[in-house]
Amino acid sequence: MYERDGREFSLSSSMDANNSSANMFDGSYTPLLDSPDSDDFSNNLISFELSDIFEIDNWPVQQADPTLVPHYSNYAANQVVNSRSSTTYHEEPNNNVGNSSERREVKDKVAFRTLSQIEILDDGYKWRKYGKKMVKNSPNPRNYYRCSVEGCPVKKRVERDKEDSRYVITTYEGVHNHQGPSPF
DNA sequence: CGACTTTGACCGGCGC
DNA sequence: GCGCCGGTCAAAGTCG
Repeated sequence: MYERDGREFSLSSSMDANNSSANMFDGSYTPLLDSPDSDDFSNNLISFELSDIFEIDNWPVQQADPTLVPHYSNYAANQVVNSRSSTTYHEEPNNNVGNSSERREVKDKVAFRTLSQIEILDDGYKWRKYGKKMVKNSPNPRNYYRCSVEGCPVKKRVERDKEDSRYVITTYEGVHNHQGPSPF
């Protein structure tokens, strides 16, 4: 669903096959997010939502970026109602090794909300859970996942919407440094 | 037996 | 400086 530097996030329709009413993802979709110079894009946190309007507290809202919406809306079975570009996310080059030039100092971060009964949406990558936390002001725990591929820096955070637990909020962080396993 | 999950401990950033 | 909070670690448990 999200491609950069030749790598892509993709989402598939592996929701509960026996419960078609829960199936948001009507087929797989791997769009080209074709932004020739994608720097301003990559430096942004992009959050968007599926199937309903919602507000994320503490996420500064700028103008929706209309150039992004079509890409996501192609993927979503329901329409994308809103799209936002938001704060730049910087990562400290926090390893002591002087050779930090290989590390990205700015991470790509993409968050979206889906109406889903299940929390583990199969996006084609293998994830290993490494943490779970209760977060303040939410009755729902937040789950932390890392890409299982060795050396891949991508992380993912999954939690249910505090206000409407029918929704799952998924946040991806980073860019896969490998070709994703094709789930199809 | 290896890969993964669970879960409490630990750590660092931040506000007071 | 201290305590809160979000994020990560890692040992133990579970599963295939």
